[in-house]
Amino acid sequence: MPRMPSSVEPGQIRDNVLAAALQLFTRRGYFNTSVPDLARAAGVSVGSIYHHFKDKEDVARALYFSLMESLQDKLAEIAGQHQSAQDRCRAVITMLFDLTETMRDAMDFMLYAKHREFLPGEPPVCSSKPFETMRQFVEAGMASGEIRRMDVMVATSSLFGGAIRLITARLDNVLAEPLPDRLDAVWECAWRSVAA
Amino acid sequence: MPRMPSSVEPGQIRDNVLAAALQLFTRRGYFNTSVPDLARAAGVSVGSIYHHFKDKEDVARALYFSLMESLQDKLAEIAGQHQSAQDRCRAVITMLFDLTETMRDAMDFMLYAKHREFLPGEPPVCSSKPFETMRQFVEAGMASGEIRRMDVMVATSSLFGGAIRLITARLDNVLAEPLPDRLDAVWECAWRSVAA
DNA sequence: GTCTATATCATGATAGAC
DNA sequence: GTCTATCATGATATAGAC
Repeated sequence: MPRMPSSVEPGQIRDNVLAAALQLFTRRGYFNTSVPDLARAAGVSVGSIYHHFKDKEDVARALYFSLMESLQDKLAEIAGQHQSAQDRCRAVITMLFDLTETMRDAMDFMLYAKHREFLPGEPPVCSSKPFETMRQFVEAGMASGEIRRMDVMVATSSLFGGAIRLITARLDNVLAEPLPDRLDAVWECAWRSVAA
Repeated sequence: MPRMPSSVEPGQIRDNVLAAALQLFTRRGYFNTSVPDLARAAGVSVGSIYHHFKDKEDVARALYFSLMESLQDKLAEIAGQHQSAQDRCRAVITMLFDLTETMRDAMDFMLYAKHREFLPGEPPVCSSKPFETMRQFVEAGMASGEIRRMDVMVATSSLFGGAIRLITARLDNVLAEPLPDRLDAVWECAWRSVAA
């Protein structure tokens, strides 16, 4: 049989597979995506995928870590640019809203996928590094007196829960308008809920 | 081969299968649960399941509708017992918290499952009847002046988003204490976020 | 209506040529 | 390192006895 050489640059294969996985896993779901599906979408062969990744689960894990890391980078940047809890938390919601519009699949995979079902052993999203950082923003705000004293989980859930709910509504196409259009209204609610 | 008669009452089979599905779908996930798994857990045969349900997806759909209906009943009861938006919405959160503690699997399946992946064609949870009712509570509160005027989706997300976030944290075992212990704190945040 | 046994099919993963 | 071809497994769904 004639060999069908890949049109993909060698070093790019990993990234191509991850990009294809992001699309397919979010649109069809992890279990509705086969490895041949992945190979076709990435423009590479099945064998190549298994050369670069241990198995299908390993693709999902690499994707998960990659996205979480880039989210964590954005949060670190916010921590550097803003000092008050109020400014930091508003920047977080702004960033999440923008990210949802510009990288919808990434947001879907991070916030909305049931990782427990295909990444057993991974800690749940809400105990991941980014969520931990968001909690720290809130804790700092309590220490400085900006935020009322209360259980940290309650405060963090209240401050970001509304925005996250709206993001999932947007991902489900229930909300027609871009999220940034709702930023001011959402932020006013969010901050009122915990402000000192 | 000797026949292994079921120890299950004939009329009970449907309910047993649904109960088994609720457990297995939430604990292992829909795609990690096979029909033989379901049969074993329900104490019936594979053939019986296919006699009562069209296919595995049909089991999930029946379960989904059954749970949504019972949730909707509880919301209707709340609507009858309380008049003000404030009382109604607080009762909703109280009910959701109690339900999470007493029927953890049901809550997990309703709020946390990715139905789109195994029930294609079903509208997303946030456009289901119960969520619609919650939005109506909020709209009524705006009409009566209890809740500030704003986009209804924003208000509903803000009012219930914190509680829902905390529920998912609890379902992920990230929150150790029972949710009702946090009810007062959560409600204060929730109501402040939208109160007129 | 309920069961057991089985056909059919798709998937994850591997072998081995190049 | 990348490919094609194939294996082995396990799932869904059905057939047919009782």
